[in-house]
Amino acid sequence: MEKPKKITIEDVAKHSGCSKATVSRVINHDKRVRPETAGHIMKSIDILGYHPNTIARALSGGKTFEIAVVVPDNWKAQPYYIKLIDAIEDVADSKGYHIILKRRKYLDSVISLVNQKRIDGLIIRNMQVADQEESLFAKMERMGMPFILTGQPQGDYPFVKPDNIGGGRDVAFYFSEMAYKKILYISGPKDHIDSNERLAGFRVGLSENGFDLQNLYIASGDYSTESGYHASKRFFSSKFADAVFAANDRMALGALLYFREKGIKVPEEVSLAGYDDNFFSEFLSPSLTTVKLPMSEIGTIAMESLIRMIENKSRPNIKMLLPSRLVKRDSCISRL
Amino acid sequence: MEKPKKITIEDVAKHSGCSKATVSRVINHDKRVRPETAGHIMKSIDILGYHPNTIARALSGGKTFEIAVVVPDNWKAQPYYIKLIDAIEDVADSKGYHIILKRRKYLDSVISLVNQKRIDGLIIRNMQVADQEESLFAKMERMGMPFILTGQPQGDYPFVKPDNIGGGRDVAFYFSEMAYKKILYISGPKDHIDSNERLAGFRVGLSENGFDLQNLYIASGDYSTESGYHASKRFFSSKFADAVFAANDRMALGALLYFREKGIKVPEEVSLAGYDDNFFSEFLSPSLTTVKLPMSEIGTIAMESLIRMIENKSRPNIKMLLPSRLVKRDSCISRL
DNA sequence: CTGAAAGCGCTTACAG
DNA sequence: CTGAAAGCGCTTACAG
Repeated sequence: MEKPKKITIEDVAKHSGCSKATVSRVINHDKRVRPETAGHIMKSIDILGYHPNTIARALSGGKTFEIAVVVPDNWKAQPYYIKLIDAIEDVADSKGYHIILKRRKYLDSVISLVNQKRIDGLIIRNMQVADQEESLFAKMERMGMPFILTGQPQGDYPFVKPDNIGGGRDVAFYFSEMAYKKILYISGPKDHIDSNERLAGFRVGLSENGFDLQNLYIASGDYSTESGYHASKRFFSSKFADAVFAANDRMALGALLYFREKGIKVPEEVSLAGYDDNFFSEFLSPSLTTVKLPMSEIGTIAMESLIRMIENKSRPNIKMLLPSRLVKRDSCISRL
Repeated sequence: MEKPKKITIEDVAKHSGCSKATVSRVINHDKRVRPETAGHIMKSIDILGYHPNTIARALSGGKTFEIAVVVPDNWKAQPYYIKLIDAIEDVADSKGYHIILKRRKYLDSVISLVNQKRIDGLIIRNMQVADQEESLFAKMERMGMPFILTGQPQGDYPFVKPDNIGGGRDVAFYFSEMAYKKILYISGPKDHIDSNERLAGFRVGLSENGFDLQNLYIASGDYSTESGYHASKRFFSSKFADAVFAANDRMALGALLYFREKGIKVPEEVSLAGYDDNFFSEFLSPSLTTVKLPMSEIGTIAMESLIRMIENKSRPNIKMLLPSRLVKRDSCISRL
């Protein structure tokens, strides 16, 4: 039932009466092979059921058809990375690529993959600028090995990421429609670009709708559930707002827990929105209005672009912001 | 800053005054090298900063240091697979292995990895016996390529999986303690071994506690949330139970939605438990009592065993059931 | 457009 | 215990 012997390029060469070199060219779609010859060889390949040995290919300087995907260490807390990976894999498989998965903490291992040219490219969720990453990117650039960031823009490297400004603006339009009068924004860590962009877009959107920004308050958190709880507590113990927008769903959950504890009714007294459409958000009571990140789209586009860079050896240097989508659930109610 | 030139086994051979063969033996911990020679070569390796090229190694018949991990197509619905993968990666990295991630739907691609000996081994969440998998396993067996199942036992192949019987039994003990009088079990698909094992363990545990099995009712579902909803509806429209145990959390959620709709109070009137400790379970209201699967432990043990099989070329043929853990939350209350 | 030959960096019988 | 040499299955200048 098994092929008794592994069939190699040598076999194809013999069968077709050509040289290994020509067979190799056909496999690699080299233009300078006479179409007839190519067709002939194709036939032999078909008949023999030949599949190029990718390891040999890699050793002699070719491609490995493997790419590495680096996710955050705590991706467990954001299972939407699964969507990213699934999308990447869908594209990868259709083009014959395989995915090596790595958490950020194993970046050393990624670096050794790069050094050994064990991968053809890399998709990485980069974080706040880190030296180790910067030097990796610089090295890859020098080696001509393509990579794409899905986290923050960094240097002049290509990236594909969610449009946080647009997402914040969408929430602002929705909040305006709901006619909220006083709004609290719970931010992420001070220097975190995602949170800042969301707020910037939110401000713009509110202004566009004639909202007086005097009535927008800011409380700072650090993305954790606890920080959302405490930010709410700090604010609501002295002031009031009829709507809260948290920079992520975990902090929104923290706020919700605070409101529950205090007997403040959501959404009747305070409406609440988060960001990320985290896994638990639709299961909360009330279910949480939030903004869904375009993870699948990011995965698809990142992988398609990466393959293009690998195969064309071109450097399109794409920089893309992909639109997020407002998901309206029960935690927001109109004040009209 | 970069090494100007890639340093190879040749360089080490020259530097140490030995042959490439001997260097190779040292790298591979071959016993028949004089310790002094080995030490000497080690030093050269250190000085030169030599790292064996794993691609060359693989081509000449050695190992690739890559293993494939196959997860279900819909692993997005069960993010605890992330824990499995993280655990596998932790072990893998410590031993210098890399993980190629694949969903079940791309099994063809896995097969080609096997055919090309692009991987040293495989960890797969196998499903109900499928022909394609069976033939893959048989082939790997013939090739002497190790693999470990984390789904169902199959043939005589090694596996590591959760102890569903023990988990079901734990729930029975807990339910007995809570003094429930009439219990509904919502099962998974008829032929699904996990659900059947959980029920078997549940029955045993109830009996051990003197519970009259006449008061245990069974409604069948198919693991989906909807089926949990409908199973509950069918049962409760004519009968009553003061506790429900669903074969997974998604069906428990379905039951909860039904109770909410009907105004039946959980846990006051009906207590509820699920299985899996799915991602949403702690966020439900009330939070769901359930059984947590030992995914990290499975990942760790599976990977450690796999590496042992790869490196010792031994076939320990491990078959392990790992204990699950009852997670008590708010959806169950004592009737005493 | 096509081929002969060298080379990618290892491992592994085969001798000794 | 150690080395010379062949070989793993490709790719890629170099010629023609």
